[in-house]
Amino acid sequence: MKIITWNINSIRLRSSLISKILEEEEPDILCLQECKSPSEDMPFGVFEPLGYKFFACWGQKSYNGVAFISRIPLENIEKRKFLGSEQARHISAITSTGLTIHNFYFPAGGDIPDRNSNEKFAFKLDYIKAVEEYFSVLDLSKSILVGDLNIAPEEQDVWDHKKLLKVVSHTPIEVDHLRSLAKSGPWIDVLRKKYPDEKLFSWWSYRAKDWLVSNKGRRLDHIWLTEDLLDKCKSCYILKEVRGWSSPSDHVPVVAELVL
DNA sequence: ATGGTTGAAAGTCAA
Repeated sequence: MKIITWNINSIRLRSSLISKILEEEEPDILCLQECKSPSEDMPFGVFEPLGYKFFACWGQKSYNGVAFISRIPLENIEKRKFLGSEQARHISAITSTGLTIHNFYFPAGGDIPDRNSNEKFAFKLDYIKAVEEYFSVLDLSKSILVGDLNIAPEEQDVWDHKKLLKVVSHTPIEVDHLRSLAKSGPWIDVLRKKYPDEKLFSWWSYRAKDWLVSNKGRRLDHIWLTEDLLDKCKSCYILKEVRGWSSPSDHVPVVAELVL
């Protein structure tokens, strides 16, 4: 079973890039974030001729938005509000192969890494704690957590660890919150487990002159597995070349293949 | 220290 997570940064603008990924990678399920569209305007019909007939989404006008595009049936769809927020940041499903997939778009947190002066940063930290509380009362097995978590936790997840210590996405307090959440599964960061020492990025800013040459990336997009799935994961990788496609998202897809 | 780009939307806000 192949799973892909991708912050698409507008599902409508990039539906042709989605089709290309479906054709080239043939995932069983594609998990999207930042769809930036109301649910009823998401162009799911485009993907049916490619063999993808199962969809679920929590859309929102202009902002946020998460979705599943799947060639296998999905059941028990849930869209969970955390902290009472109406922002569309979570959707989960149970696949016909018996896996529970949680698809998240965590808050970005604004520019200033201080919860007292920046309410977006406070919301980001509180959101992660609320997700942790939610998982603490669940019996987690055969579960996968994917998405744009908007945190690059390890030194090797950013282009310059020291330069980014005060930059939102890599501050110690955010990393602490994410590590605490990981313990709640416990969840295993499978890509980092497979490649413990190398620089790994899934996002490159639009603002760089040449993203490939400057390579000032961060690993914001994650695939976490519960321990019972760890030995079933045969590969996990980042599709870096997608950042070089025409009119790309600033994030690239992350892939995991499981043998169930 | 600053500004750089993109998307949704129709002025800015968010990333």
